[in-house]
Amino acid sequence: MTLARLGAVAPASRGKSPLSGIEPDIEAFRDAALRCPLPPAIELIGEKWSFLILRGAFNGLQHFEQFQAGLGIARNILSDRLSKLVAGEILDRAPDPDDGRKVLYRLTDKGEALLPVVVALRQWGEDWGHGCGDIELADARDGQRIERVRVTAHDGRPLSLKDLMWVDRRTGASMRRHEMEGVEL
Amino acid sequence: MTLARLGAVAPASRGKSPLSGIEPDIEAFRDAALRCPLPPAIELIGEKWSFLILRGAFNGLQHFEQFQAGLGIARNILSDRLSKLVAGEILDRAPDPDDGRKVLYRLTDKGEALLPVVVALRQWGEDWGHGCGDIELADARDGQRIERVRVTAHDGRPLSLKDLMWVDRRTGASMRRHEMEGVEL
DNA sequence: CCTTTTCAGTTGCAATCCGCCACTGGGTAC
DNA sequence: GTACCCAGTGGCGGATTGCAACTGAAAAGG
Repeated sequence: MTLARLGAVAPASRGKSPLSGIEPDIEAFRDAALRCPLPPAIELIGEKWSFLILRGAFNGLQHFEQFQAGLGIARNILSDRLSKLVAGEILDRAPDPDDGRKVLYRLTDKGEALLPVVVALRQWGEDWGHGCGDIELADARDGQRIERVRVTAHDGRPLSLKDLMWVDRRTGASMRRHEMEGVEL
Repeated sequence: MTLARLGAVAPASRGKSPLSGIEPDIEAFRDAALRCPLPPAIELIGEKWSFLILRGAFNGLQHFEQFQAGLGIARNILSDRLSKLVAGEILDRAPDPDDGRKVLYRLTDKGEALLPVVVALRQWGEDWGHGCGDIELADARDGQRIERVRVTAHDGRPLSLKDLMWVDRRTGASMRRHEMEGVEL
């Protein structure tokens, strides 16, 4: 299935239940919510194998056979996921200039831009007892461990969930989390 | 299927093809790689609906019917995913004290710790043209837009993929990305 | 050359998973 | 005490996955 459905479903729930009797501002938020950037992103990399392929690419895997052997993924699935990642412009597909049989799959700029997501998830996994924690990412310049990936305010202050609100850039309207029930961004 | 297979597959590929003739240090990295924190994390939140449920929870959804109507997910799938998220200690399940029919699903600390992942992915989606960009996250204190989620060095310098390396905390051994081919972390 | 091997897929088939809809069973409202 | 709401469960058909065997083109070896 595709997440385009979300666009179809949400308006249906609009007039309903705990969400009616809602102020006009909230309607604007809801409209914007229908174009939330997350669902398309999840459509691309939210699938298990897509994300693992991505991780492989970040670790230097480039060829079909490398992904296949490294991840233990079925060849047809791998083929399908690579096509989707290429179509989504996360990977770039090109014949290997040194060997006409091989194909190079490399991260595009858009793909590399997912680095914070991958690193954040890795740190989370380490923090909460998944995996080993023996091997860590470090700054290539000085070999020091990298900083934690965090959500911060404009002045660098770390922010947690309760410190966040939504603002509409055009109208300036704002909204706190507890008012967001049923609105998806 | 389960990603436990990864643990089974990788050793099989150990003696094989472009990966043999490898130095002893690399073996240590490979061993550690088998306990990579990412696969278990992906097992929990890597599935499409799991991640969307998580986003819903971050936006304040709490009840079964809210998730169902808000996301347009099938009831049995929702039921299954909520159970898994609860089992993974990302959500907490408790009867609603105000209404015995309702059940409250709330983020645990472990669940809230995924905030950087969710925000990073959201920012990525905005950057690359998915979604609207009209509505943004802001600091509840001053209403200013939040900073970008980034990977940084210990001194706060932003790091990109090419600036990163791996270090083994016990041995101190290090390794660059291009040496990591076939090793998954 | 001609054979063998490597690489990147594709195809067919069985098993699993997903989505939809109807239903249950306990709790609340009237 | 009857109607309604909430959180699930069960069955079924269609889509997706995983596995294995196969193809076709390009290198490597002799």
